[in-house]
Amino acid sequence: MRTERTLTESGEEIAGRGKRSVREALLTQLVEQIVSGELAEGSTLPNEADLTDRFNVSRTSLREAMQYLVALGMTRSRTRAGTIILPRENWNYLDPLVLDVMLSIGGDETFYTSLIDARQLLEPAAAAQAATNATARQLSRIAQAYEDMVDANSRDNEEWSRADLDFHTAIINASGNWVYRQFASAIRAALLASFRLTNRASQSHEQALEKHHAVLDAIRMREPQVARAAMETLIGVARAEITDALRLDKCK
Amino acid sequence: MRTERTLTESGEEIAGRGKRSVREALLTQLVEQIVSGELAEGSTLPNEADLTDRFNVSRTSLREAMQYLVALGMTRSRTRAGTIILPRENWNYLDPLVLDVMLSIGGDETFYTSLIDARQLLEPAAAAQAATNATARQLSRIAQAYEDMVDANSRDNEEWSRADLDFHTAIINASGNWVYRQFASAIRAALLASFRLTNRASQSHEQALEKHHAVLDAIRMREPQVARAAMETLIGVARAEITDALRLDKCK
DNA sequence: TGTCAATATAAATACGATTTATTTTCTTAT
DNA sequence: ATAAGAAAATAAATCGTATTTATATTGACA
Repeated sequence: MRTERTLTESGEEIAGRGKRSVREALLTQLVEQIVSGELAEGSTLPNEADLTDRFNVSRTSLREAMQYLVALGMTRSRTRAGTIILPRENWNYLDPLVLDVMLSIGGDETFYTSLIDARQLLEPAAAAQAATNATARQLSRIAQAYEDMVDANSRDNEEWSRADLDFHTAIINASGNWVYRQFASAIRAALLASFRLTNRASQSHEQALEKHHAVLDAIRMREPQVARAAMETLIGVARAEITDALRLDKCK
Repeated sequence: MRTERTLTESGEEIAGRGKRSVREALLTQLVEQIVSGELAEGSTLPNEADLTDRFNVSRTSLREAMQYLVALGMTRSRTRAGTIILPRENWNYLDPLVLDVMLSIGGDETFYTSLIDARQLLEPAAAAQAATNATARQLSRIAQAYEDMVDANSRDNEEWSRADLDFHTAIINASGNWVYRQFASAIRAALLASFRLTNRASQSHEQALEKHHAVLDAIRMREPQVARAAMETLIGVARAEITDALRLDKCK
């Protein structure tokens, strides 16, 4: 077992032990190459023997990484025919690894607009259901996230972002709807995307706190329609920021 | 490599070659045991050596199945500590295998109501966006599905169901929103659930055709708000049927 | 159309390496 | 002397490699 950094034939680097497991590093590379189109939809991957040579990993590590890809809906394997890349419609885009790769590659405009459209649709509905369904424990989770945002105010962008994400995640969990909950990873992606596109944290902190507080209060008071409207306002600002940032991007 | 049916120590059967691969059969069993709670959230799985004995499979097959479970967000492995089952909030419930298991086990009431709530939220929005965004090819896909429903009318429930699912799937694809598209597997689950709970295909065919046609027309005519309203009506009927079926279920 | 060979994945087995959680021991403070 | 915290050692479990055999499937040929 190697202990130093490994370069494959094609110069692709599999991280050494200090950083990432062989399998994880390989998986990330494969996902990157698929998402970027380097390994094109519909195409057939080289066979296992070639891939083990190319990436300089054992057959087992390769096959385990491939199983993860199958679970992502990205590939399908058949004896004799080989392994093909499936169409994008099949992929589990909500998987955190896939979303991370999309973000690092930088999606096209429809990536971001799809995300904000979905947010505008789902999060108000989740807030309304949270106002109806949230348990006391879930409520205090939301409140804690809000307090963390207050604490982080103007001190720490990273802490602010984490608390912001916690707030939104706690609400979608409190909705009690398992389908909405699947969307949680997309919220994280949206917040990261916003940060990257605008080069700053979403919204001015004071205005943001006000809007977050309105959502929290409506949920606490068990007023679904007020919660819905408050969340629509909150996401509306996020939408405007993304739209502006994308417009600026276009002018470059 | 065995050629006959295999019984594990605990009587669990791994399908023979004629039916399912070792890995797939094992994976299905593991997912079933996790979803059913037999392998409880937060608990630690037996170690690899014990699991290979229990299921009577090789280490390779087990490890490949485990990677799929990791991708489903169901387990996490750590050296020395072992492999733990993660909380339900982590699971990729939208994976077709997971949904199939949920359906075969028969979810509780909130499973179905979450599904119909999400449908009521997402599909009208998708129809509206399809009315704006659909390409000619996507339009003809939707139309073809509708024609297939017409052809299947009163002849073939299985064909009708397939066409119904195609119709809804085609619309969500035509929305052009990659987030909405992730919910396609949930729509399939919803339609299957409806069939199972009501013991018949959703809706009377004539009424259903009328409502589907209204959706198709609105999309064709590029009228988003009409498409939205038509889809709301269609899903509203599906909701009423599920609600009735669940109420009947309660009286048993 | 049927048969067969070739291709590629699927599966099993054996062995060793590495990580990391848990336990034990040691040190320091009261 | 005892308790608490830190450091070191141990052990448990996963991770990774290598090799061989089995099986499924496709394409070529008669």
